[in-house]
Amino acid sequence: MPDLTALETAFETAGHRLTRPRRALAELIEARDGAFSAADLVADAQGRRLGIGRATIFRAIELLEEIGALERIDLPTGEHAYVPCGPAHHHHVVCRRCSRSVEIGDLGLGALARDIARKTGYRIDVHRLELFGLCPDCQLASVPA
Amino acid sequence: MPDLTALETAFETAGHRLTRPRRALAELIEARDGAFSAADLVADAQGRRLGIGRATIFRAIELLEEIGALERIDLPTGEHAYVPCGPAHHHHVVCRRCSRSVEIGDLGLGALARDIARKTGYRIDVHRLELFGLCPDCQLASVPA
DNA sequence: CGTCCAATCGAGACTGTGTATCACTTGGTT
DNA sequence: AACCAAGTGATACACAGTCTCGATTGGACG
Ligand SMILES: [Zn+2]
Ligand SMILES: [Zn+2]
Ligand SMILES: [Zn+2]
Ligand SMILES: [Zn+2]
Repeated sequence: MPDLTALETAFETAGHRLTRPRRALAELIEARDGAFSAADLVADAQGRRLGIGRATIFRAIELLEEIGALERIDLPTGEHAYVPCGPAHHHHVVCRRCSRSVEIGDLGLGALARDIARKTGYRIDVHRLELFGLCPDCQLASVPA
Repeated sequence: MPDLTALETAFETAGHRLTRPRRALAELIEARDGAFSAADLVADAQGRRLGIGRATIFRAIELLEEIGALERIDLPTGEHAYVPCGPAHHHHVVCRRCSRSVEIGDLGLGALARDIARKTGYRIDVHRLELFGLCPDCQLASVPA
């Protein structure tokens, strides 16, 4: 099975079938190169007349999220978006204009979380850091002066 | 106008009318003492037969969020919750069992965001840190041994 | 290769969240 | 007390996401 993309491989190594709809969705996601919403994917699929059902798209997203190949981001608007990513703990910086995102490592956040746990008395299980702004390209595009 | 609660005062000082439904909702929110969903509030209001319309509840939440008296939290499940809070920049630690939340200050996050901006080249406008775990009370309740 | 069946799919109904509309009510000012 | 812009409630609507079920298929096995 040569030429498997990262997401296609993710399906396989997690023990799930590599079906035609999943392959197509993996391609669509990878072609996007950034954060996307479920609606984006549905539109992409319809646009290419791939005959993929809406439910299948939501199921694929859910599965990729469980596998750890996709992570949900909550945009400042309240909408949900998803971004492809590796399994290690990390966070994302997302461009609010083109949706391209960069992963960042822990950068001391683990220590910060422990500090917060100590100060508040809470036992902290999950933390989430999301950053939004303009990527280098979009900065140039929006400040042409 | 004596005995105004924090949220009631927030409506007034932001230049909005202090109506009967808003007063009632302010009370319901303050009685909850923690993060709550819109559905929670709707249920509370219906339970007390206050005759407050669903739309009014969503409008009040939206308004309080604009004012800065309420902040949206995105739970790990993907649901939206809201937590009462002051206007200064801060973040929240939310108990995943009882929903009580504690505000925490910047704690070096501003510096971390600047560091990330420098490393990634992104211009960062918004950052969001949310922490979830068990509050001291719920730790005791769940580890009785 | 052909068989087989659990995993998966597509269609469509359904639930839940949040918004828009619009005629009616009311807080707060004069 | 009178006024009216701000606010409200009922309802219709738009959209996200889930569930069900009969039909399809990946890939294991012989
Ligand atoms: Zn960009
Ligand atoms: Zn982290
Ligand atoms: Zn608790
Ligand atoms: Zn901060």
